[in-house]
Amino acid sequence: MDRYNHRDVEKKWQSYWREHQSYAVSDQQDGKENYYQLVEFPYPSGNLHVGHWYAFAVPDIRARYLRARGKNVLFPIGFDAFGLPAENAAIKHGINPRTWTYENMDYMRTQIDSMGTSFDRSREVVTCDPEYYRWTQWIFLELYKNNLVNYSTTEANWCPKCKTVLANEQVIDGHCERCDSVVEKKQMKQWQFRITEYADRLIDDLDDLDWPEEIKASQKNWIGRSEGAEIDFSIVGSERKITVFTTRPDTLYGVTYMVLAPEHQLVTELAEMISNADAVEEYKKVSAKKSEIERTNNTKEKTGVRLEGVEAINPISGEKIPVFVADYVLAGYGTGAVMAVPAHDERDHAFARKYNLPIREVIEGNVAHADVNSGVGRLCNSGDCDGMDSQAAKVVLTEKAGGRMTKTYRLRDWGVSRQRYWGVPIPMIHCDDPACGTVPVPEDQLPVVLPDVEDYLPNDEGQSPLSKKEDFVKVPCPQCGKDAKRETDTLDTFVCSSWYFLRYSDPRNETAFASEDKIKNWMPVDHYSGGSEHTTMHVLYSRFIHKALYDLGHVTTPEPYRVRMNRSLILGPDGNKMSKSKGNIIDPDSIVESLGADTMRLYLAFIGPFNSVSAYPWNPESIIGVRKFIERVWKLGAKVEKSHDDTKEADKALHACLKGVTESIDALKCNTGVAALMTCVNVLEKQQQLSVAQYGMLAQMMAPYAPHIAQEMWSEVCEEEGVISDVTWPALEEGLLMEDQIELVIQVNGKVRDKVMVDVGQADDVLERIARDSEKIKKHIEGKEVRKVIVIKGRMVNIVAV
RNA sequence: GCCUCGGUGGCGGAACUGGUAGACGCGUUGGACUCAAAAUCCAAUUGUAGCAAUACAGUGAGAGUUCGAGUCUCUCCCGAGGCACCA
Repeated sequence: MDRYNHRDVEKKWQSYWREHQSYAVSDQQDGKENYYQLVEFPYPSGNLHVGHWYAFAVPDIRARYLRARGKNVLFPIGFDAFGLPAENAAIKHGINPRTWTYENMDYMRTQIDSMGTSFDRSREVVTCDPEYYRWTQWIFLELYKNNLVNYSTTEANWCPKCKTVLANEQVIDGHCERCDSVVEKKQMKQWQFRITEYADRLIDDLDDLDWPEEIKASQKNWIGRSEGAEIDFSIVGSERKITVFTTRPDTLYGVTYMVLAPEHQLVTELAEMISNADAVEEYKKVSAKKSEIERTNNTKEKTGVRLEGVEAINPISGEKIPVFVADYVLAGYGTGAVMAVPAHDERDHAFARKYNLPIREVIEGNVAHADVNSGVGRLCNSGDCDGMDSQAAKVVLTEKAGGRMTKTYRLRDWGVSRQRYWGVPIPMIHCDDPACGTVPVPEDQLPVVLPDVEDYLPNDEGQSPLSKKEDFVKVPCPQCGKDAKRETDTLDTFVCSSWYFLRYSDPRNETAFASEDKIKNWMPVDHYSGGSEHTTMHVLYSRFIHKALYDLGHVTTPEPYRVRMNRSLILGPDGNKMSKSKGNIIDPDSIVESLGADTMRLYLAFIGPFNSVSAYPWNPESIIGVRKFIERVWKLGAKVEKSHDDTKEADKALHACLKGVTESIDALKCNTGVAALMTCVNVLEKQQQLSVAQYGMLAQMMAPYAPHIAQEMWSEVCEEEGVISDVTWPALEEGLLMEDQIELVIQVNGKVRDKVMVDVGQADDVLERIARDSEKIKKHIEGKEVRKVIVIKGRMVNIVAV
């Protein structure tokens, strides 16, 4: 038999599968249960890297396996095709982003084919196709009509040199990624999705999901719910009040001053009362400047300025207390104002020491520390609440102070406006007539098609390049018919990827983003794997969109993903993350060329559990070992004899392997499945001959991992019919795994002292007799008193002797 | 600081509901084949001592529960990830 030629074999079967559309999935198949296995769709960067391979190949193993186990498996792929790199290429090299993107996708499709994945390519979705983004726009309008979209002035990252708005990921340590100038904040009118409306449900509904704790915890941290109270403090000589948020209303008696964030409205509103207005203005300026860089990585030195002439009243004690501005209080969190309790809060403590403010202990023995949420202890110096339990006091004192229990979140509303060209046009129209204002594009005018432009640079005000395209901007108002202007911002690409998994269920639907039938048929996703970097953004955003669609009756479940897991990471051979600058990139194409796609797949499966938090360094020697294994499997083909009867030893090895492979793929620990295959092959190699059935069974078990060689073994060596991944998975014959004899482990005081072969199924007292009769054991229990004997059926005897 | 997940040979990793720690692979060492090398095959490979049988130690550290702990409980150390002047 010839040396295994992966180049010919892989090409041959890839074109066979393509021509026969072997992996197209129908919505229903008789007697088969539907299963939806999802992987994150790639950005069409132009090249598939090892990370993509890992992300696609291992779930493909699972998809193929599940198909063989009789499931009707939806395993789709597409492209997350809008986004910055295309636009950067356009600006830098003058290439049309559309051309760039579509050419990249063409090339990446051939790369994906070279992996031997079983993706259903007929269901491909591409987010920059108008047929797709028409529905992205439709979803935007649905949210808008149902009061889930805001249009308001918010801060954007602004690079004064590039004159452009930057996404958060383009801001590196407060500097512009491209030109390194210091990034400023610019106030712009922008669109936001009201994800904060869903904050509680996004946390609480996690309880019902069977997800790894780590992912749930990340989402909860990101949302950052904090329970406490809002309390109003009146101001001496003013109608206005300072409202604070606190998690520790039980410490109200310990409030000795108050702090407003420099950006707080009251600082301006109380201007006429403030006698040191100049100093306050100066402080505001200084902190605004340092907000971007210093505030994040500064020392914890607290600064602030007292508002001279302003005094607040502690609602519980009636005491008059001073008010400060200080930038250790953030405008964007809570109410932007705090009641300071220096005795029980580290930051307030530091500030009070610096400015000589009174520190009054109100919780016994509970000194200032950051863990303000713990709140255990008893009250003191708190009037008639002395001795009260901290937890109980929270409710009592909040009520007494006229406050209300409330919750605050770290999560902000989701700003979806991007002042960019290569994205989904936001389907809104601005009419000058105040009676109209912002008007949604009527549904029958969707999609708002992204026009071609000549110039991809934003204008000097930082508006999208679309704003320069007059025939795009100018449009009659859908309400009054007068001249109006189109919105020129485009949508954050996370909006596009927040619903793509729904489109896979019904990808060519022209009357809805997907029909209710199809959604019901496939959703929720049974298994979703992806990168941990998407835990807080993409996964959270898509859960929100899905919940909103659920509330509006467009989808049938409140959650989109039954199981979500994060895949592990493949590092470069040097143990670092693969990167051009480190020169440690492994190019999958050249591995496919030299060792074959099957080798690559098997290697990635073998490297370690798919869903662990670990990162695995690429080992060039180890992958050659995997290739050798493939050669050995192929060589076994020479032992196949048509007339040969199945031998017991080979069958036993095959069924032990079947058990191992089955269990390992079920748990997505494909590494132990590969180990089982190797163990099996080690035994098969010792056989003189193998039957067709035996080699065929090996081919079937190889098929999820290494579909090409498996198909070749199946079709060419065994001369069997059909696509191997569709052939029913072999049934386990437990009987074959039964042994006549077992190795009985004999312990004395928990230490292994002897091992003897004994017939299976013997009674406990017989096993104990055998143990006591062992010469080695006798030596160990000689002269000792046997206190107890534990017999574990069919496994071991432990003699306790003192 | 808070939350989550981890820590097992030279390396990646196995070990089911507590029951032989180190499966499988890589690497290393020795051997066969060869004029030689590559490839292939065979054998060994947790450490210490011993020719060996074997003995002792051993899953980050320490305690505990148990006949028996990598696995369960507690305390601590280290690493990774998420959040963080968040009131």
